[in-house]
Amino acid sequence: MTNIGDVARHLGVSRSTVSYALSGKRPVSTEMKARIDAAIRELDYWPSAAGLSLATSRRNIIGLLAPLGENATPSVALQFVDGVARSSRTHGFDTLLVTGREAFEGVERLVRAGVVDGLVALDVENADPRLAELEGASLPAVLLGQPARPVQLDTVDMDWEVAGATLVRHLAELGHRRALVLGAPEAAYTMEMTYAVRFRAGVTRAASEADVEITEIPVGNDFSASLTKIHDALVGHNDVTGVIVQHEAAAAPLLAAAGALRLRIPEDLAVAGITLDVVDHALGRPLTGVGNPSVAMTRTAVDLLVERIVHADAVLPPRAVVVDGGGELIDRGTTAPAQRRR
Amino acid sequence: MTNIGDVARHLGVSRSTVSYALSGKRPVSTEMKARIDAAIRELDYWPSAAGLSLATSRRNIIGLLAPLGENATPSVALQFVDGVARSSRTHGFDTLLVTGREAFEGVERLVRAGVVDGLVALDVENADPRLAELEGASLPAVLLGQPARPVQLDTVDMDWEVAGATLVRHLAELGHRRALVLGAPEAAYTMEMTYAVRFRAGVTRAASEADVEITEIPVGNDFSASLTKIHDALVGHNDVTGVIVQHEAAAAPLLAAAGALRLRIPEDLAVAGITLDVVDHALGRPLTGVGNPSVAMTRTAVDLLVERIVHADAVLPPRAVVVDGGGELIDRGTTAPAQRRR
DNA sequence: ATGAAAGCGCTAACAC
DNA sequence: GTGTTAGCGCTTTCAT
Repeated sequence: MTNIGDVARHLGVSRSTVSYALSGKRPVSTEMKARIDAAIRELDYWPSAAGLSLATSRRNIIGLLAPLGENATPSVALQFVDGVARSSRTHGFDTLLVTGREAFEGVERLVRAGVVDGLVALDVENADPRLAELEGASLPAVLLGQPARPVQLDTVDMDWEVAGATLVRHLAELGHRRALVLGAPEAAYTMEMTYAVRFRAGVTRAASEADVEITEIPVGNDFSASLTKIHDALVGHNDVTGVIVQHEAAAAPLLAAAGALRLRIPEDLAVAGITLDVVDHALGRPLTGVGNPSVAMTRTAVDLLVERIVHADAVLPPRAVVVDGGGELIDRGTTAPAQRRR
Repeated sequence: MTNIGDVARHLGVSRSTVSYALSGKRPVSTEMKARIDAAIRELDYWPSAAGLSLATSRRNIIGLLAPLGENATPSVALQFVDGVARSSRTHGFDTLLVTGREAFEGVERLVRAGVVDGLVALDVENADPRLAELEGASLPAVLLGQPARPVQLDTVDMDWEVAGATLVRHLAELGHRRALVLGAPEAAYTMEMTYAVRFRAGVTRAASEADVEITEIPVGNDFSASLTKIHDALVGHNDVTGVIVQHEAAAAPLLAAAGALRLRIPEDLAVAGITLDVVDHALGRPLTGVGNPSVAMTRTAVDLLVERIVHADAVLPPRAVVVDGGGELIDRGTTAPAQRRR
C-alpha cells in the first residue's frame, strides 16, 4: 500500500508538502499542487485512516446508540438510523451502529478507546443509564428525543404538542365532534415520556378549544392486542367519526379494525396521524396528517454533533432544538367531512 | 488521557510487558499480570483504538453496505442490519453502517483508506456494481443473498427452494388444492434474482408432486397496489382456499383484502408464509410458515468474514453457505384444513 | 513556499 | 519472563 512518503519521494518533495497540499492547511504553489495531485493519481494513493486518526486524534466516525428494543417500531427506527448515517456522510463522517445491550454497555468503551468522535442516542428513556454517562463523557453527544428532566446535552425532537393540536383542529374543521385518539402506551405516561405527555397536552388543549370530545386509547406495538382494543372502542363509541393516530404502529390494526367493521375510510371514519417522511407501505395506508420529520431531526442532530466535534474547544450551552414539521398538514385522502356513522 | 507508557512507568516495567499482559501474546508472570491489571484500573487506562489500528493495521470494524432502497422492506432490512451489528460484537468488532448511494460509491474509500477490516453487503442484485468491486478488493467481503452468477466471494442465503416446497406441502397436507402464491415482483424474475427463481422452483415442484394448483401473483412493496391485486385475485379465483406469502410486505395487504372480503383466517383462508425470526407484531398477524432465518444468516456471514479477517494469510475458496430453517414449519394458527369457501 | 523532524499510542521482532 | 527499540502513516511545529 502506497503511503504519503512514497508520493513525496516520487516527486522529490517533503512529506509535509504533500500533507499540506491535501489538507489545504498551508499554502502550496499551484504548480506543486498539480504535480502532487498527478502523483497521487498515478501512484493510486489513499491516505490511511489509521495514521490520520493517530496524528489528529479524530476518527471521523459518529457513534449511533440504537437499542432497537421491543417497543421500537422497525420502520420508524430504520428511518432514524438511515437518517443519521446519511447526514454523517454529508459532513465526511461515517456511522458506527451500536445496537442492543451494547448501546448501553458499550458507551464507555467507545468513548475511552476513542472509537468515535461523538455519539447520537436514539430512544432515550428518562431512567436511561446513558443519560448520566453521556453527560459525563468527554465526547459530545446528542439525544434524538427530549427527556423529561433538563439535561446537559444537545437534544433534538419534533413538536409533539403542535402535532397533537394540529390533528385535532383538522378533524374539528371537518366537523368531527367525537374522536378516538390512539395514543402512547400507558407506560409512556408512567415514565413521563415527553413525546406522550406533550402530544396529549396538544390534543387536550385543541379539543377543548374546538369543542371536540376525545376518547384516548393507549396503543402499543402488539398488533392483535391493538386490533381488539381499537375494535372494541369503535363499537363502544359508535358516535366517533374521527381517529387520530399518534404512532405508526397503530395504523395497521386500526385499518384492520375498520375493515372488519365495514367502516370506509374516509367516508365513515376520518383518520389522521403522524407518519414518516418516507412511508412504509408494508405498515398500511399512508395517512393524512403531520409528518414525522425524521430527516430533519437526524440532520439537525448530526449538525449539532459535528459542530461540537469540530469546535471541540468552544463552550456551547446545551441546546434543545424543536424541529418544525408538526404544524403542516399533508393530505393523503384519509379524512373527509363528518357524517353520521351507519 | 493515560496511555500504555503511563501504566508501564507507574510500575517501573516496560511498555511491551504491559502490552503483552493485555494481549496475552507472550507469557507474563501471574504476579506481574496482577500488578498490571491493578495499575490499569488505578490509572483508568483504556488502550487507544487509533494506536492499535496503526500498529496492527486492524480496525476491528466491519463495514455493512446497506443501500436500503425503495424495494427494501424496513422491518426486514432492520433485522439484517441489527443482526450484523450484534454478531460483529460477539467477535469484538464494531459495525460501520453505510447506506444509500454511499453503499455503492463508498466501497473504494472504505477499503483503500482502511476504515474497515471487511465488508458485508446487503441487497445484492445481479447487475450490482459492488459485485466486481468486492471481488477485486483487497479486503474480505461476504454477501447476504446469493447472486445468480457464480461469484468469487463468500455468500450466505436461506434455502428458498426448500421454503417454497415446504409451504406448498403444508397446505397440501391440510387438503388445499387451489392456492394463491404472493410471490416476488416481476422485476425480480427479469433480473433472475436467485431468491425469486428458487422459491418459485420449490413451489412449482411441490405443487406438481402434491397436486396443488397454483396461481402466482407478483407483489411489491406498495400497499394499495398490492391490496387491489390480491383482492381481485381472491375474487377472481374463488376456489382458492390457501395463500402462500413469500414476502413480509405482502402480509398486511393480504390481511386487509381478506378482511374486506370477510374471509376468516384460517377458517375460510389458510395463510402460510415466510416470517422473520423476530416476529414483527406491528406488521400484522404473524403467519404460520417457515422462518426467515435472519439471525442465523447474519451470524454465519459475520463468522465467515471474521474468519477471513483473522486468517488474512489463509487462502480459502469462496463458500456459498445455505442456512437451514426453510424446512421447519412454525404453527402460528393461520392455517387450517381446507373447506369450501363461502 | 518548502523541508526536517518530533510525536501521536501501540505492537512485535530482537535481545537478554 | 522481561526490556529495548524500530516502526505503523500521518500531522504539525519549527526552521529556512
